[in-house]
Amino acid sequence: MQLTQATDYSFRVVLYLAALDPGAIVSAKDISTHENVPMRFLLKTLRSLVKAGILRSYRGPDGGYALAKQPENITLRDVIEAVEGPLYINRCFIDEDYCSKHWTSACPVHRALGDVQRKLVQELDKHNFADLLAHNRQDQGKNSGRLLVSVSTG
Amino acid sequence: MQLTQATDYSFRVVLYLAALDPGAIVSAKDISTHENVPMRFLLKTLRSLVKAGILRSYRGPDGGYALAKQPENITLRDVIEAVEGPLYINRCFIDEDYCSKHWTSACPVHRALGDVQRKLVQELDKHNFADLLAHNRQDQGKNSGRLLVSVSTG
DNA sequence: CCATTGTATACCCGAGTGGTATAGTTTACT
DNA sequence: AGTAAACTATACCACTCGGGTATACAATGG
Repeated sequence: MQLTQATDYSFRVVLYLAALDPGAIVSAKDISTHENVPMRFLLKTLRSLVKAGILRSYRGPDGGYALAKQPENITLRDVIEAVEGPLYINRCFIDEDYCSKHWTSACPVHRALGDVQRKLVQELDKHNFADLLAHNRQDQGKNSGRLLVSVSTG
Repeated sequence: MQLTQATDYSFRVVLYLAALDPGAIVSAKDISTHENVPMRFLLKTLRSLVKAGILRSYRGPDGGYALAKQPENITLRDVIEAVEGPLYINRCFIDEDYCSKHWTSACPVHRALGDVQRKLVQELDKHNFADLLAHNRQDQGKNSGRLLVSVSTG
């Protein structure tokens, strides 16, 4: 019941890109040093984000990555599902055959968990990266005014 | 971001016990065959539930397990945390040092995830096993009247 | 004292997470 | 064209953890 490290990295990466000028292209190396993510691992993770349509990649010299959407159109859920696949809190939602009894519809636990999952997804959908940035900027004003472009999730 | 199989088993076990007469003692073997859970694995899992105060165990002949609380005082969250430990959707909630940047409080992702987690826990707390049983009984009335004591989560 | 239960500890296997290596392919620039 | 700077694809490795098993032990009732 925990997000993977790759997902956590991805949050940082998207937030980092969202804080830059719209459409800005940044190399993987740049992101790696800036966000403290191992280069090779980052590359692998970035591909998931590209495949999911969250980032665009540009090859060749001066290539790199940029957001493929507006920050307000990228939610926490989008990033999670891009990296980890569709969100299911219990196996019986993925594979009906998983349960040895096959009483999916009649099972009260299944129903309750479905309820919980729906709420969870709703909640994750509420948070987009424009909002996250806005919160960040608020803090800067309140605290120091120092540029907190490089943001961690910890 | 998924519950373990042990947790899923535990849901079934608690629901099974909750459906019996209050205080009824059932042997692990009985539970194992009834709920289709490998004996040895079940025993290990049951210990977690005992340690968490959800079940009581009785040794010796005619020993076994019984609920240690009323079903309405056992929630989905209780069972999850009994088996998997405290519920944290991201590592930075467990270990502040996990994040390479140590900006926990200033991090907007951390804040947003904290928000989500709070809602998730709230939601899990809403579902107790008395309610789950009630739903189950409703279905029986509607469908067949057949006794659905042995319930799966799938 | 013995059979029937649960308890404790330790081990095993496979899958998945986290990370690395290597050999490409695309593109801009000269 | 050629070359260097980027991303891409594939495969590999170490380690952890989930799922499950084995063995020896402790408590309890008859």
